[in-house]
Amino acid sequence: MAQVTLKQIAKGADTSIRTVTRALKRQNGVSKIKRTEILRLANEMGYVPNIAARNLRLRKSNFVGIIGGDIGRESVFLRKANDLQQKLKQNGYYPVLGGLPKNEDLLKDILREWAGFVSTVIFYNYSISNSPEMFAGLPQHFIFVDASPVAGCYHLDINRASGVHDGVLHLLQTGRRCIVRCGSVDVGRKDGFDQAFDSFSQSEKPRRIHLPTVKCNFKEGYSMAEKILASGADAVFFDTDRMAFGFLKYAWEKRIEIPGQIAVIGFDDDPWGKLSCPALSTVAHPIEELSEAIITLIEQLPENPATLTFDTKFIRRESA
Amino acid sequence: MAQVTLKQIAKGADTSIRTVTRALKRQNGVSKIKRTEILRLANEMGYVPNIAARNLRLRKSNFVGIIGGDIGRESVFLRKANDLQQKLKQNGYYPVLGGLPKNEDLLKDILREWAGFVSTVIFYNYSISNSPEMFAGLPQHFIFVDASPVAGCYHLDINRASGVHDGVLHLLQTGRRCIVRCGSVDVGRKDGFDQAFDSFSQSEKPRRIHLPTVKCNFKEGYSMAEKILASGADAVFFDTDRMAFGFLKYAWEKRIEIPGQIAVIGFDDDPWGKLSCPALSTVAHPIEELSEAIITLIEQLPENPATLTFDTKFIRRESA
DNA sequence: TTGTATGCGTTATCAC
DNA sequence: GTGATAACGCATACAA
Repeated sequence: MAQVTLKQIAKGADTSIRTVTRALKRQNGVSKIKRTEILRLANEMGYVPNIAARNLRLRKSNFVGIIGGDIGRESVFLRKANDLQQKLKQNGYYPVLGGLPKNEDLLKDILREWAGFVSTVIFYNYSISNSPEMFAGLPQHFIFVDASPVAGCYHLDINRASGVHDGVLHLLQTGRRCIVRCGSVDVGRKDGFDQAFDSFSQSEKPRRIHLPTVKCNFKEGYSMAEKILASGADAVFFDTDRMAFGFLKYAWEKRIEIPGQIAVIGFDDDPWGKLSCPALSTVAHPIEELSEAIITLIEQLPENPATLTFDTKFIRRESA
Repeated sequence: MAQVTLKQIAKGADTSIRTVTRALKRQNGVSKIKRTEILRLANEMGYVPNIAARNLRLRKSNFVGIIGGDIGRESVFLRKANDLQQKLKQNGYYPVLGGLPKNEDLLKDILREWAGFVSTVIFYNYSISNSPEMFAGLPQHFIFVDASPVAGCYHLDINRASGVHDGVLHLLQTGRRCIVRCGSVDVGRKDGFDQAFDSFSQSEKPRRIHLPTVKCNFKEGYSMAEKILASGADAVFFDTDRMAFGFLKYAWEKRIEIPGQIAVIGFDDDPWGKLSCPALSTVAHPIEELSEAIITLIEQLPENPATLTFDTKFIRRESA
């Protein structure tokens, strides 16, 4: 990290640091001769400002920390992080990745190691287990996205109910009369599911069945398929796309027609949903809206931390 | 970014900065009384060292820059970046993301903005168009992964031929006699393909057909399907998994048996390949080996920049 | 138009 | 055991 410094340029141009900065920043108050000479020299020597020194002096930084699930594993987080990265870049910020620390001591270590570099930290899907007060002592600002509430911090919440409501209502309106919900006991999705039945007023009451699962992954979707089909359902909503993919695999093997015999809707808008056979109807996270809100917060944090909520959206494809 | 400083602690403990650092770093030469008092105070005031100042002083940093395809879009880059992130973290480094700049001026801007923060920059899949000499003037070290050669820099190359060779040889050894390669004119993959035919010695010469494509994406795989099947091939190798998925979609729609009627092998080891119907045989990048090599390089850069090469590997699943 | 001097927060040398 | 003090590279108030 050996760099050319202002001092060296000043020495080379036989002038002072002050004049060099003036010339480089194109401020006025420098004679034409000195200016051109300094600019030439700076270019020749390959001067690059040391941002660490600048930030130390200015007490600010354009690096933003991200704490969240491992990119690659969890593709929802990944897409959020990716979208945020794009928008950060457009605004002159750069993301620093911290992964998902195993415990809060490790988290604190990371935040300490970021002090002075990173002024704002974004938390994705982070559930604080025991000590939310730990954030009070740290020098950074914190923005929590889809995470458990921490007093005095900024929050961006995701309304899972809205998209599920629209998806399930779609199932009802297209004549499905026995709908399974397959997943864990997530309040948001459950609410959306139930609300759809409420807003669908019909003389004949459609049936709803809840089949609880634990991991909500591909394997579980596959293994639940038999039970789902045995229930006589003509539609199924999965809490995750991955689970839905497992069901699709089973249906493919047993040559079960989708959506003919049974309609399928997932949740997360996993990019593979466009590629699957059939293409998977799903519920999408408000990814872009979240990133935009984060940028706004970074640019200017409001006085009083508040919670903003963003709706999920139903996306219809072939499977429903 | 207002932080508690050593000065403040020193003032509070009625001592000097030097003694405070000694106590905090658990160096000897501090009386028990002062030490406990300082430690207590530092904890109470919530002292966190300013890493910008430390790095400025020490002229080093534990932030590593990553330049490469947008995470999320390109899942191969994504998985490489993810794996690298894990290993960086284990070694006390943090990745800073720069995305893929549209042109070299933007790239230079990014590298300038990182000066003093980021001492090593990893380039993934970066093709330098015109001015490789630009890297000479920058203060960082550069490691190029699967990228076009830049003089005086460290390179990690990917041998695409090895995995393709093994996959195609597998096709030949399992009795396939007419194999299509579908993709762009990539030298590595082509070599592997041809080498497999060379190393397969049989009296009856198997046929090989090359169908060129441009984008190598899902859509193209789908649209090429008809031509591939019309060629009478009993196996097909796609330059990318995404293209293979397009073919799988077509086959699913037309109820073509895979691998019964035609075997399919892709390239990239896209995670979706484990979930697809049928699960896709593919060629995997040497992701972990690359990350490990990068860590080694970061920890200690050798005197003379050299190029290391890593082999791709065939992964057999249901489709072949 | 130009230069001097100070401080950002840390580390580390050197003297007491 | 302790404490001045000088860097690291940059920005800027304040002379000259």
